[in-house]
Amino acid sequence: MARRSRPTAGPLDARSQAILRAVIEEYVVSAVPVGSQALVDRYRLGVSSATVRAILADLEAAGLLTHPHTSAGRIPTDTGYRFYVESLADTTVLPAVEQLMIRHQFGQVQFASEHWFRLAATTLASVTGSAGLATAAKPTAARVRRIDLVALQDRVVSLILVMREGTIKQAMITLDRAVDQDDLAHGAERLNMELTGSTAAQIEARLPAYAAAANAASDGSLGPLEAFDAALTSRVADRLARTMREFDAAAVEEVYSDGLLNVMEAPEFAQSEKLRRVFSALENRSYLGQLLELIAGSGRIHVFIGHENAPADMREVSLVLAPYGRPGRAVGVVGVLGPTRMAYSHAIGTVGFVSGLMNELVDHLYA
Amino acid sequence: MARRSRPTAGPLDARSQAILRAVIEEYVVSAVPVGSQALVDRYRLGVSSATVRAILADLEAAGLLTHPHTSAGRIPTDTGYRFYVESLADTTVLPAVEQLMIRHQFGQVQFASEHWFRLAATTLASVTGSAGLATAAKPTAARVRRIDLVALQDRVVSLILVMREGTIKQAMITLDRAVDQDDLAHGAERLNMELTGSTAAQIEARLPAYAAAANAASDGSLGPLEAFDAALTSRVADRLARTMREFDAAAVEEVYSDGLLNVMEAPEFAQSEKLRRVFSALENRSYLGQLLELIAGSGRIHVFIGHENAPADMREVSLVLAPYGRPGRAVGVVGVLGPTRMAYSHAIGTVGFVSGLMNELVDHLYA
DNA sequence: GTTAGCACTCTCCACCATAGAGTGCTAACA
DNA sequence: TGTTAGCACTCTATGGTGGAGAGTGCTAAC
Repeated sequence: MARRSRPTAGPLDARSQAILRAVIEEYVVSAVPVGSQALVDRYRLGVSSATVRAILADLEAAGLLTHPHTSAGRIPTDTGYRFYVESLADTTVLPAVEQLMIRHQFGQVQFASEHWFRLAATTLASVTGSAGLATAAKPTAARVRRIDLVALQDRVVSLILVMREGTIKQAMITLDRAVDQDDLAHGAERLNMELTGSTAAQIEARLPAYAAAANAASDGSLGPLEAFDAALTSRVADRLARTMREFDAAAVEEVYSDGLLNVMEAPEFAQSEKLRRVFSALENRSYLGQLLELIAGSGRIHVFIGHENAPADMREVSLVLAPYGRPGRAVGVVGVLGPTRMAYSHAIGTVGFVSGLMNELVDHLYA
Repeated sequence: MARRSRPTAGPLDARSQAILRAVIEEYVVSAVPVGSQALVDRYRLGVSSATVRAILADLEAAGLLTHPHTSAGRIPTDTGYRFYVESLADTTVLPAVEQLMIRHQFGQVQFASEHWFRLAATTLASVTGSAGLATAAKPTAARVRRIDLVALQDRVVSLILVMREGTIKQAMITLDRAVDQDDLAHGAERLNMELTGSTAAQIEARLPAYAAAANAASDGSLGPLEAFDAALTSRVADRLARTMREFDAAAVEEVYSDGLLNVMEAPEFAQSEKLRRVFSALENRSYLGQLLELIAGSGRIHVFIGHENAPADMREVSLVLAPYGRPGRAVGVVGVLGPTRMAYSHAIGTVGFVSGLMNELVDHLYA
């Protein structure tokens, strides 16, 4: 067997690559193990099925393909997909028709709502036929733009924090004493003057001063009104620092997803046990969060194929993820999740295009 | 057959009820059709399996039980469950131990965050072993508490609307001209003076006046600064009215859920086709929204069993839902979703208890 | 190096037989 | 008149068998 004697670790010759590619592309659409005869029938390979069989055996020896059982055709391994993504996948530019379609969908809501990321997830799901994922653009180190205090009840106050990038956070504060809205407005105004533009660290640096003022005031050296004002300010500043610190620490606020049913309908998940695993994978927000954090600053598209994912639930799915936004300012992530038998080329093209669109939106909005 | 001769439409005698109840409670825990022998073995019925068989046949004739096939035991029909819920279910008060457990969970986050409804969904899921559902308390007719305008970019403004009940909404406004934060603060202050406490309808009533002022100003009778201010005010008021109108119109802002995997693990959904249907049922937020709106004002617990649900996807699941909050002020809904083979008595008790807790929280916060 | 031919392996499906569960009916009983 | 033991019957679930079909790997010829 001459073919067998070729060093399996060596680079693949063009014909082997063509056949690997054919197997993958055939399997991606058919979801059925592909045999040598099917390949010669459907692709212009110029060789007989026997030759193809020999090459398939080599590709299997190289770990790029595998066999469900002796008398079945070949299916790609995760390594095979990886090789395909690295070396064989077609141009990753999305066809103009699809670009137009996506742009059209985005045009509908442009500036009408703050929910582009949801739209991005929906669009990715419908265009790729997998599950679409997206996170909101999250500031790297949030800065205060504006603080509001609203009395919900005598002693319960809602702190509303608008960050420079437009994100809003709300927190509850319970006080020792009743306050009215005027007191709150006054306190908020003072804090706005002093803290606008500050980061969590900068606010934290000022906390001791606020606390000291509150203590001094409570000594009775000031009137009761001033004392209460100082105490309120200290209390709010404290909560504010904590809220911003928490916000900064959270890698990803929330992962929006759409089209999970697309993935669940894939034939590889016909058995309910696998289906359940996929579902819990889709719900595995903490792992997704980790990945998103990992790639957020990278500026390029990342592909995670099957067992390349650490959690067991994720071993049968692949992820194509791309960051968007302005590194150092605000970044988010968009992507798709599907079976390892995924149309990688198209998915990469789509994710790339959508992340580009999201870049435009972020630039336009937070210029 | 003496038993056969009893009018099937008549009220059930005590023994028949006891047996129906035994069948349901047995089936709920075993998920396996229950036969006459199993009943006499496990319940003190004081009669032989032959007698039980005769009664089971009657209950089947009455439409309360059914048969998967000739040689299988009985399973309850949706009608049977309905009868059980109406007449047979045990006291719907939750055991003190479970009450304590739930209170403990709620104690952890009290007032620490605005996310009780998520906690409610999680708690319901873990206590009942079904999927937990919850919506945030939503004001019936929202009123403005405070308006803020924040410049995101030269001509893009973020409108932040805090409603009397603490809910926050954000909307984007694109202007014809650049504004700075001072202009915006000025405009916002004016609108706050005029519109605080207003409902959507009241703001809508004032829109023509704002528009007229803007038109008059653009005639040149005022300086360019005043003209721009009037135009800005009109524009913002318009957007404000629309945002509040949309908020009022939405029956339910969002349905939070947890523990979907609990439901998907139920043996009745072992076939992947059913599993997929259940999943899409869980995702069917529009139907859930409808139901929630339906029961929001009712003040009592509602149970929807299997085919009582209109959408086909929902025919194999049951819902136990309860409203919470203050009718006419702010209301939300909590509940569970599970297979029709659900421990109704326990589910009703749990949902009732959690809705009571949510009432306390709402009362305490929005007194 | 390529190919035709062929034996071989394994899945898939239909078919069958059997064991077991649970019913409905009948006849006897209190 | 209601209850019960006994029994025939039905249907499912399980496991084994056998053939059709798909696809491989190997061999020998080109």
